[in-house]
Formats: sequence, C-alpha cells, structure tokens
Amino acid sequence: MFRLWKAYRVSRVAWGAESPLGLNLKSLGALADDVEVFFQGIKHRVVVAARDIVIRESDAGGQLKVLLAGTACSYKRRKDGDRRIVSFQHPGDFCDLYRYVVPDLKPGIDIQALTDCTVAVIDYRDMDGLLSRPTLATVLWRASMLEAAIYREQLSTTSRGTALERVAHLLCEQLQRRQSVGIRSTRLPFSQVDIANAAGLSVVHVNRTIQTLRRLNVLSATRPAIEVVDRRQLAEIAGFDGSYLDVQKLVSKWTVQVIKDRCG
Amino acid sequence: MFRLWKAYRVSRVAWGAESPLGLNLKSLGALADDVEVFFQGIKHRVVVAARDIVIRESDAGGQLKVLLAGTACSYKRRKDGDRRIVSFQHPGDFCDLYRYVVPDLKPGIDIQALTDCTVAVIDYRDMDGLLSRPTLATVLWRASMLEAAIYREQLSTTSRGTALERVAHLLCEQLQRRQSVGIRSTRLPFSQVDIANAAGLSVVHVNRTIQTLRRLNVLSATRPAIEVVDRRQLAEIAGFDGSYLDVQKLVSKWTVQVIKDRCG
DNA sequence: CGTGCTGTTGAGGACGATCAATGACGGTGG
DNA sequence: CCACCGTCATTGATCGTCCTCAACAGCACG
Repeated sequence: MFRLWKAYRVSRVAWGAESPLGLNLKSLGALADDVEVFFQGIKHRVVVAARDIVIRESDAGGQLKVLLAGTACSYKRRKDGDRRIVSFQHPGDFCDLYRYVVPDLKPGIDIQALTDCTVAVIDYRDMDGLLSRPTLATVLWRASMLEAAIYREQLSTTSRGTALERVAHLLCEQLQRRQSVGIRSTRLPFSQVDIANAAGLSVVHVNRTIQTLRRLNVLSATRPAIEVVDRRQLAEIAGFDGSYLDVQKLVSKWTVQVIKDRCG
Repeated sequence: MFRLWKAYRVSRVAWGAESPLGLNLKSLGALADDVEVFFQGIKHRVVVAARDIVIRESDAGGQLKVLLAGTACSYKRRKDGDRRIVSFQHPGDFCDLYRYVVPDLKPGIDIQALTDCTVAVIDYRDMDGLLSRPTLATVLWRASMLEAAIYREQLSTTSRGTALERVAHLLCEQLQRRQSVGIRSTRLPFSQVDIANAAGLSVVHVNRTIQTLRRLNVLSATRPAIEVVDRRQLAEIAGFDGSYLDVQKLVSKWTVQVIKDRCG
C-alpha cells in the first residue's frame, strides 16, 4: 500500500495508567483505582489488520471493544455505495459503547481499521462490576457525552463553510484528540479518500484542498503523508476552537474536585 | 408573528406517565416507579415565550431543564453571525443533560424556544437521588446515546445528498420524534429560516425546496405552515430509515424484558 | 402606520461534483 | 523476476447545485 502503514504497524501497545486508554479514562475523571479496575476487566486483546473490519453491526455483540493502538473509523454505507465516515477512533477510544447501552439500536454502522489495530475486549458480563463503581460509571457516561459533543461540532462546521475550512477543521480535531491521549506525532494516518469520506467532499476536491494546504506550508510537502507543520495557521483557517474536547482542562479540574471531595 | 404560534401557545401541559416526558422515559427503559420518582424531582416549572432563550451557556447552571411542552432548538452562533441549529427539542426531551455530566464543557450552545415552552427544572442536588436508582441512571445514559445517534445520522445525511433529500430527512426525523412522544399532529412548528439553519442551506433555497415538496403533494399547500401530508413519499425522498430512533421498538422490547425480570 | 420577521421571486456567479485519464507504488501470482 | 492488479494520488475539463444579492409582498405587533 501507498499509505505509510509500516510507520504505524510497529506501534507498541502501551499499558496501564500512562497508556492512551489510561490517559483517556483519567481525562474523563477516572480515579487511579478506576483505571486499574478497568484494565483488569480486559480479558484478552485482538489484533486487526489495516483495512479489515473491527466491528460489523451484524456481529453477535456481547462484548465491548476499546481501541488500544492504531486508528479506526466508524462509517455508514449508503445506498449508492459510498461510505460516510462519521467518526475516527484513536487509541483509548471506545468503539461500540452504544451497543452496550442501547443494544436494540441498529444505526447501520461498521468500524474499520485504518491502520493495524490492537483492540481490547471486555465481556458484557464483566461490565456490571465496572459500573458498580459510581465514578467509573460516570466516566463511561461522560465518554458518550464527549462523543455527542464531537458530532455536534462536526455538524456545525461540516455543512457550512468552504472545503478548506472543513478539511482544516477535521485535521485540527483529529490532531488534538490524538495529542490528548499522548500521541505527539503530527502525522495523521489518513488517506485522502478517508478525509473525503469524512468531510463529505469528493476525493478530487480534497486532493486540491490538500495541495492548497501544502502550498500554504500548513501541511508538510512530503507527498504521500498528511503531516501538520503549522498548527496555528491550520486552526486559524478552520476557525477551530478545541475547547469542546479540551480534555486536558477537564483533567485538572477533576483532580482538584476529587481532592476536595476526599478532604471534605 | 407569521408563524402559527397560537396553535401551539395553547398546548396543554400533560403530566405523569402518559405525558410526553413519561413516554420518553418509558421508551428509554424506565420502570413505572422510575417515572414517578423522576416527576417528583421536578420542584418547579418555567414558562418561556417563543423566541426567548431557554438556556444560555453563560447561565449559572446547577439545574437540569427538561422540556414539558413546546418546541425549542439548540444552536451555535458562529463568527459570521449566522446561527447553526444542531438539534431540536420536543416535549419530553432533556435540554442540557451534558452540562450535568461534563460541567466544564462549553460547547458554545444556547437553546431557544421556537414556540411558547414549558420547562421542568430539576436541581442538581436532587439528581443524586434519581441516579441512585440504577434503572433510572441507565435511562439518562441512554438518552445521551440517543442524542449521539441522532447527531450521527444527521452527519451522514446532511453533508452528502441534495437539498431535497436533506430537508426531507430533517422533516421525517422531527415528525417521528414528535410522534414517539405522543404528538399526533403532522404540522411542524418550524419556520423556513429554522429549517435552513438546521439543514445548512440558504433560506432562499429552502424556500424553493419546500415549494417542490408542496408541488409533489408531500407537504400541505396551506402556505405558511409546514404540514406533512404524504409521509411515505417524504421518507422515500429522504431515504429515511427511522430505526436509529425507533423508540417504539425499544419500548416493547424493554417491557418484555422487565416482565421477564420480574417473573424470573 | 411604521417596523420586523417571514415568505417569495429573479438573475448572476461560485464552489464543488463528476467524468476521464495518468502515474506511482505495493502486493500477488505466474 | 516480471506482469498484473488494486489502491491512492494527481490533473484537466465540464456541468450543476446551491449561494449571494436584491427586491417585494404579507402578516403581526407596538
């Protein structure tokens, strides 16, 4: 493949509190104990090759999947055949929390690995134990809320605005989400087709838009890769205000609140 | 005002299990006791006139608001001044659940009454009591999930597709959501401006689109109102599959499950 | 009776979709 | 080792949907 898989194929799977999943949980307000309990709920892991399906809606279910390493996307296949990517999953993200909460809901969504992925599997019968901890239950609730907030933000920028703004916003958001779980690289593992499917634009036009961003020295000139080199300007083009997913801020606020709760 | 407010101004506020709120809670899996407890949490109600702001993000917070009667919308004001409606609230809908779950998140969203509204107010300090009931906690979690599912669906149809499809989908969705909480009228309390802001289209083009729908005898010819007369065809135009919010189905499934639980 | 919001119509222009063709690269199989 | 294929990236040309600007009519309200 043309896409730089190899750079991602060797991604090591971090474990514990400082892993992407640990950081994600903590940013959602999980206590140290919560993180530990959550990791204990992970009985086994699965490796999925790039381009393979991680979760098909018609799958049996009964287990919760959490991305440990790699990048995936949720997409909806429409009648005319084209796939509409509705969200990206990065390390630490829950893939199918909604299936646990509303098992009967069939939104028609599958999840595909964009790079090689490592997925943690948690059986539903172990979920009761996790949810019996009120703080952890709230963490999962918050994860759903954050997901909704991301959709909402997409909705408000995707329909309006030029292609340049849309693509820039998309890149900004994904970059920030990855950094919030400890991924420092500014290279995003997306193909132009992925971006087109996610932004609701044609591949041809995405190509031209990315060329523009390269010419503006916002994206790296190294051709196949999508690498952000001038994040400030990218955010300016996008009109991006990342506060809707500024998990870092939530971390600190929550830490304070937890301390107060314990001392009070 | 041109909009047919008067028809909605006199909307009586139903109460109890058979009210929109009660139906909504039950469709999300609430038991009869849960509904009763929830209503007991409502200490007072507020009436908001059409076009007034129900919730401003800069408001103090500390209380949860639930729509009892009337129709409202959540919108985001963008730099260039235009408002982007991200969702509509109908009777029984939670307005600002996300503020309770993630208090620090400031998505930049206000909520405005489209018709005269009656809003139930629940203090955060009463929420602990509600959430101590596991089934009720799950109900609120599910409400968040359903909200996310609605955003997701919007996302997959709003960007792609023609204006006709988008508008048709919007109308289909709102119609179904209203019917699922017991509102039988096929007249929707939206202005063309509202629809434009929600669909991400210009007002002018929405006007022409609606004229097309009227000419197709999908919408009523009575001019100022948006009234659906041929829902089948509307759904066909929209490519609408309402299973992502088919709460009716959830109701029955849940009822069965509850009975089994009680007998087992 | 003016003001404000809504709905309606017309004309021009722009952004992005679509169609078509090419090159580059990786993987596969002979 | 080479030919083949599929995916991705790129370029040019044309076309259409929808936006923008502008103006006007109707109704409600102060």
